Formats: sequence, C-alpha cells, structure tokens
Amino acid sequence: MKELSPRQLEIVNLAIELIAEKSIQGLTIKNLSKKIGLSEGAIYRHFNSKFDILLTILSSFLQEADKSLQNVCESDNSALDQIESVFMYNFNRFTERPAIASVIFSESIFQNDNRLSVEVLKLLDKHESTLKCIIENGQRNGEIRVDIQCDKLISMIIGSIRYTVTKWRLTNFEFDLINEGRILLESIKKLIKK
Amino acid sequence: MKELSPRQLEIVNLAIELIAEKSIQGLTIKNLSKKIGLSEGAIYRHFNSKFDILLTILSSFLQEADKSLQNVCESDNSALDQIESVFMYNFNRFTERPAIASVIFSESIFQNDNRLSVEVLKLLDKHESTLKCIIENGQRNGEIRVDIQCDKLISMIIGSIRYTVTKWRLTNFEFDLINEGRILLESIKKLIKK
DNA sequence: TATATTTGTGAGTAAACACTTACTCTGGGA
DNA sequence: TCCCAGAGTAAGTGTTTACTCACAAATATA
Repeated sequence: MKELSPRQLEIVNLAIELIAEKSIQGLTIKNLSKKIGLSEGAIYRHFNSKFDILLTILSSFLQEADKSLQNVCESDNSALDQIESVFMYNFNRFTERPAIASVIFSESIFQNDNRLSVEVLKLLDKHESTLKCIIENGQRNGEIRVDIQCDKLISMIIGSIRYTVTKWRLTNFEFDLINEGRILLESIKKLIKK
Repeated sequence: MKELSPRQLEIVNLAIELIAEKSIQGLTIKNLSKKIGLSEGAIYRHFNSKFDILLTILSSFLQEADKSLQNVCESDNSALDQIESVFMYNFNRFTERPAIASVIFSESIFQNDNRLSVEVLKLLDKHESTLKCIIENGQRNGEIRVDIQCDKLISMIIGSIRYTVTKWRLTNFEFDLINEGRILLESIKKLIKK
C-alpha cells in the first residue's frame, strides 16, 4: 500500500468517522466535503474516486488486523489465552472505533462490488486462519477438546463475536461491549477446553 | 397486519425475488416495475411508498417465524431436539428462499430507518426468546449444562448460524447449507449438553 | 346502458449522487 | 521576478432515485 499524504489521511479518518456516525450510506462525497470543510472537488484532488477511499479504508483495517494477529499463534501463551487475545483485540477495536464494525459488517453492501467484498473476505480469512492455527495447536497439546471439528469451533467463536457486535450496533451501543465480550469469552473457554 | 390484495402479494413476492437476485440495493421501483411488467406509477396504486413494501416484506417474515417457532418450546421433545427444530427451520428456509437471508442480513442498511431496524430486531428477538425458553427448560431438567449463562449459549447458537449463512452467501451459495448446518448442529449439541 | 370506482399509463418532478470542468490562488525554485 | 505545480473553488454534468399527476382504460355497480 502506498504512503498516504497528510490530506489523504485526514480524508480517510473523517470518512471513517462519518461511517461511524451515519453508517456506510452516510458516506457521500458531499457529507465528507462538509466535514472536511473543503469543496467536493478538493476531495478528487486526493482520491480518484469514492471507491478508492473505501478501498483505502478496508486495506488499512486489514493491515492493522494483520499486524495485530500475526504473532498471536506463535506466542508461548496457552491456546485459551491466545483466543482471549483475538477476542480482546476485536472488542477493543470495535469499542474504540465503531466505524470498523460498520464497515466490516457491510459486506452485503459490498457484495455488488467484487473488489470490495474480496477485502472483507480477506479480513474474515485472517481471523479464521489465526483461530485455526490456535485451535489446532490447542487440540494437539490437549488443551482443547478434539471431539468437535476445528472449523465448527471457529464458526461458533467468530459467529458469536459478530452476533454480539451486531446487537450492540442495532441497540445503538447501549451495553458495554467489552464487558459482554469478556463474559462471552469465559463461556467459550469453558465450552471448548478439554 | 392488513390482508394483502392479489396484486400487492405479487409485488411483494417479486420484490423478494429481486432482492435475492441483486441484493437489497437491486430493489428499486424501476427494477420492480420492469419485473412486474407494469409502469412505476402502477406500483404506487398498491403501496404508498417503497418503505411500505419493505415493511410488508419484513412483517411477513416475522409472521412466518412466529408461526413456525411458536410451538417448538411447548412440544414434548427434548431440549436438544427442539434446538434441532430451530436449526432446521432456519437452514431450510434460507435454502428455499435465499432472499430471506438477504433481507434479514441487511440490518446495516435498515439501521438508518428505525421503523425497519425495529422489525429486524423483532425477528432476532423471536429467535432469542424461543431459544431462551428451550434452554432454560433444558437446564432445569438436566439436559443442558448450567455452568454457562443462557444468553451466552443463545449468542453462540444464533451467531454460528448467522455466520454460516453469511459465508454461504459470500461464497455464492457454493456449499450445501443444510449439510453444513447439520454438522454445526451436532457440534452445538455436543457442546451444550450436560 | 349509464355511472362510478379501480387500476394502469407516460411523462413528468425534485433531490441525491459521483464526478468534471474551467478557473483561481499560493508558495517555492529557476 | 517569473513560472508553474499543487491545492483549492463554484458551478456545473449526467444519471439514478423515489415519487406524482393528468388522463385513459377496464371493471364493477346502479
């Protein structure tokens, strides 16, 4: 990914804010230009298209996830602790920047545009492969039960995280996501350990 | 809910088809009128707004879910069998009518409009309350483990169903949803039984 | 048959949208 | 001092959107 100029970074960050405030449909060039305090045309001095802005946002999320999840599975922690890392990474990120959830959970919108939905799928894949590595290690060393297929455990873990976040969003962020996440995590730990 | 006239029913059904084909953004009055073979104006003889069409669709889904899930918890079956009913109800329905998934999973789009997101939340609530009834009974009679909060079990069950369906959609319905659903169900059963 | 109601049409409308164009201003290097 | 590239603006473009309206045909009712 190319380096972003200060102005590009400003545009991307305000776009993310805008999505957090008004959801993905609130991200229009008009709204964005209002937020920046520049004309609409000015935005096109820094990005060729709205599509490019979205792609930049998705790429930055992916890059960030890559960085944060890269070493989780290689660490010396127990499998359950590694899963805790994945959980807390997600719930912390979503709490800090609700826009991330807005963007990632808009795959139905991106479905029309392959280049965007591919980026969302990459993010899901990153999480799946991280969990796969963790769980397979855990099953090998006797930490995690082996009577259930690894990919079904993954579906349950990611699914429950996503569902919790979805409800958090649909209820206008009413409850404390990190708190709920922690209880969910403890439940999952109990369920999957040997 | 008011009775729908034959023409209204036709419009609603074609709208659902349209959503299945082109996702929720493909549902425009123009596309819809083309599909029906009438003018755009004709649609407004039968519905006051596009919003009303969407609301009718969501209400019909909700009504259907109400009917199908109403008696599950009251049956004489075991808790695990009742959960199987909920699973199979969903996977069968999604396989038969992928549009249902398209609509229900578009809550990010409805988030802008409270009256629509409320309907989606009602659908989620219906599933949650059904599962809550089943699981609490199962915990009382010793079928289901009690060391995990009921609502966390629910999050895991609904979450894993939704995630499986989401991947099914993102991969263009490549795998057999009912098959995958059955394996997932068996995994869940193993995890939650005492 | 005459009349009223329902249903449909075709040509609109205004607003929203992403994006473009012609032009201006500004600050730094030749 | 001159020039010019980068960054800005105002006012567009063309398209799509949901929705409207005057009118006509079809159907029901008297």
